[in-house]
This record gives sequence, C-alpha cells and structure tokens, in this order.
Amino acid sequence: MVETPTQAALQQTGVRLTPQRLAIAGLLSQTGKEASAQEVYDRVRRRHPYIGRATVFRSLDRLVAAGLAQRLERPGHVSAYVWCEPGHHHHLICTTCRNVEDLGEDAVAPLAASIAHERGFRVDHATLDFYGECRNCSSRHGRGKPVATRKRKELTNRASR
Amino acid sequence: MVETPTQAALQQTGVRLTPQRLAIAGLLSQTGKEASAQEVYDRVRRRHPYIGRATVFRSLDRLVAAGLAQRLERPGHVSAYVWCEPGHHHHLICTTCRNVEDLGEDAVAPLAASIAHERGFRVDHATLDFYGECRNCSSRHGRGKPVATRKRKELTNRASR
DNA sequence: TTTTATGCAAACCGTTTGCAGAATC
DNA sequence: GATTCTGCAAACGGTTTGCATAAAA
Repeated sequence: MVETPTQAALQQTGVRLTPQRLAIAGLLSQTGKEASAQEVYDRVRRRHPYIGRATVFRSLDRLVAAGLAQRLERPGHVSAYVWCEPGHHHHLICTTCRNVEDLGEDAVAPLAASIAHERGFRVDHATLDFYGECRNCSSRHGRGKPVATRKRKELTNRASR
Repeated sequence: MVETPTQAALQQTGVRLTPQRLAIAGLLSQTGKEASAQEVYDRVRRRHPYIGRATVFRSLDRLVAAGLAQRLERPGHVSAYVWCEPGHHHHLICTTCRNVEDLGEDAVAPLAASIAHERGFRVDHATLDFYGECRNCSSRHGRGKPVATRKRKELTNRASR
C-alpha cells in the first residue's frame, strides 16, 4: 500500500488510520470542493456502505482540529468542510461548480493593518470568503448569460484514489 | 408617543408596528452589539414576559429581510444578529465587549477587484469580519496584559429606551 | 493487550411551522 | 373588518453523545 501525502499528513496528527478516515480525507483533499457533512456521508457510503453519520462528523472534526480542513459556517445552519493548506484560511468559492481556491493570509494582512491603524482595533482573526464564479465556469458560457445549465458532473465524481 | 428613527425605518418596510417588534429592533439598534436569538429573547422578556421564541425569530427575520439587520453565522450553529446601516455588511467584532463596528463595502472592493483581475474569479459576494479587541477595551488594560478580567457589565445592560 | 474508533440509536438544541386567538391598520 | 402578528406547542434537521463492539497500534 502506497503512502499518500494525505495519509502522511493524517498520520502526523497522531490519529489512527482507519479506512473510513482515509476515505473522508481523500475525498476532501482530492475534490477541492466544499461539502457538507451529509454530502461527505453520501459519497463515502459508496465505498463504505455501513459507515455511520457520527463517524463522518467525528472524522471531519479531527481533520479540522488537525488544521487539515476548515469548517465554514454556511447560511442555513449547515456546516461545510474544505480541505485546506496550512495558513490558507480564506477562499474563493465558486457558486456554480463549488470549487474552492485558497487565498493566502497575505490578502487580508494589509487590510487588517490599516484597520488597526485607523480605528484602533486590534485584529486577532478574520474571516474572508469570496463567492462568485471561477474562471472555468465563466468561460463555459457567454458573458452575461444566466447560469441555467449548471453542470452536476463534478458533484457526482467518485473520489477514486 | 414619539417616533424614533428605528420606528420610522421599520414602518417603511411595511410591517406592523407591534410592541414586541419595536422592543427587539430598539434593542439591537441601541446596543450596537451582536446577539443570538436566545440572548435577544432573554432581554426582551424583561419588558415582554409573555413573548414567545417564535416571535423573536420571526421579528429578527423581518429585520434581516428589510436590510435593517444582518444575520451572522457564528461557530457552533448559532446565528447572531446585528443592527446594520444599509450597505455596511462587514464588521469589526470585539471579542471582549461584543461591540460591533460597521465596515463599509469599500474596504473589500479593491481586494475583490484585484482577485477578479489576477485569478479570473468574478466576485459576487464577500464575507469579511474581523475579530479582535476594540479601542475601548484595549485601553482598559495595559498593553500586552492578558485579558483575564473580562468585563460582563455591558452584557447585562438593560436596553432601556 | 491497551487504546482509540466505529456504528447504532437516542438525545440535543437552535430554529421553523401550524394554528387559534389577538392586535394592527 | 380584513389582514397580519402573536404565543403556544409540536415538528424539524443538523449535530452530538452514550455505549457495546470492533479495529488499530
């Protein structure tokens, strides 16, 4: 069995490498998309039909605690999870294909600095996420044309390793 | 009965001016702090002991729909509500006193523009909130001293009009 | 063999909804 | 008087937890 980078990263956090965890981590890290726990559950079940919801939530929590994933609070009281590189905690989220691009901390740093300077507010932490349409999706349809033919292809992809 | 700005703003949205709504709107607009529905409920109950939770949620929804308040998704699946000026949808949130300062849209605009330009990502909407310590709280204790003696005073204030 | 994780089911808790009566316009 | 709102209570749905069993180290 070959050790993947994801596996190695997981190993380093001290948790046990169960097939379920590996599947969940692999799923997130390879799709590059945000997904709710329910969506993760649905997809993992294709390979692990007997997995329970609790296991999915617990695994996701571990990933977040380890800094390998981030939990986004989406409107409607549903959390979304994204795989993320260390230090990249802001995102460009495509509302069409749900792809997530990382945005480095340096995007906010100057803004935070100017706020500290101008308003006397010491910034400890910032949330910054952009929602819109990624380059790929924009080029798939004419400029200004409404996004009616939304592709579901990516969403039904299996996370095959 | 004198007409307050809050009352006038509410009136303009076409909803009926019930005592409960006025109390909730007054509460939010005057504290300038974020509050969960439960916290709003607890405080409003001091003046309206028979108010129901549902009424609080429905009133808050109206305020948000009218653009007079904003709903923030806080960690832990709890929503927080903040009174907000039209067009000011980003915030500086003090984690000590929970005060919320508005941040104009122009704070993000240049950032959004550069992202659109550099990464081909069309930004439709952005979330941006800074968490930290406001000027008042910083000056209440020596620089660098850990925030151990966190004041609860503000939180137990009555929202008396 | 010790420790940690899993799966199941029930509990949790913030939020929403249905409905009869009450208040606003 | 027509319409909207309230309060109650029950339903909802995502998430968490307790526990006996199973798997990882």
